[in-house]
Amino acid sequence: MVQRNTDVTAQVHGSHDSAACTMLEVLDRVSGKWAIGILLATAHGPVRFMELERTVKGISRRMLTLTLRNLERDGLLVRTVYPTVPPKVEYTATDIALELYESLTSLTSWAGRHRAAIAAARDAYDRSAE
Amino acid sequence: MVQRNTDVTAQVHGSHDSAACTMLEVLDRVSGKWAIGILLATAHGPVRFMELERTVKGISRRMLTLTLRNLERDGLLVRTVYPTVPPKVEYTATDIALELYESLTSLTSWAGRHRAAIAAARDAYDRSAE
DNA sequence: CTGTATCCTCCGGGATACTG
DNA sequence: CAGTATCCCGGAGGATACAG
Repeated sequence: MVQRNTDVTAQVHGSHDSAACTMLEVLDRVSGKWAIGILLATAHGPVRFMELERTVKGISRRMLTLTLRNLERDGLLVRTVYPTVPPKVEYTATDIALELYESLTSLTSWAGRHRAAIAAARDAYDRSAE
Repeated sequence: MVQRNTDVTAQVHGSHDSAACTMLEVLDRVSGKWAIGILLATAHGPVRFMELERTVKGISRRMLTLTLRNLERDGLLVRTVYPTVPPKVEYTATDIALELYESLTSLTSWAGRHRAAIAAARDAYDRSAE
């Protein structure tokens, strides 16, 4: 992360804009390199730890655990342990997480509409500066 | 950002989920500690450099410049220089940026609906772990 | 007023090895 | 299988000084 700071809210508290405040609450929840990937992977039913490790390509075991813990802490995921041997653990998206996923589609639509324009703007900018 | 990585897209290309891909394009655009604050500050008309420095509380001159450059590069802001002395520079949100702002409201609505639940989940989680 | 140039700190996140 | 424990590095971002 985003070297994602964790105090993003401060600035907006400062600017006294409540819309910005809530907006950044979301970002704090969704930021980090892996949160969204995991949210998506769990969007269609319970998933086991190993499945996530395979599905979310490139993630390390450490970051998988850490991100899962954070999502669980925020109530976006539920962790279910089956006391068998070998152990089996499932992660299930909560309703809140599913709603979040819905809301994110508004952003994907924005990206879809403007991705070409943005790429063009970027190219133009980069070319004008050599 | 967040230590916001810049290669978030890779993971989702990996998982072959186009929704995730576009989703992360947006996050890359909006992530970082200051992008949203600046976007909001420019949402209601052209703003000068100094105004931004005052409005976006806590931002350093360096990060203000860097974030402005990135937003300009992506075509979200237009930079207008008035060759006066002392110099005057205005930053204006483009239509694309304004549309983005609209889309973000879906997320603020989500945060508004669930902020209490999330805070509660977090408290419960933290208490259960001492 | 609007920046640029440097230096430095902090922490997200990868690699690797170990455990119940 | 599902984690923890360490060590380490790169880069986001703050502080400060200088410049057109």
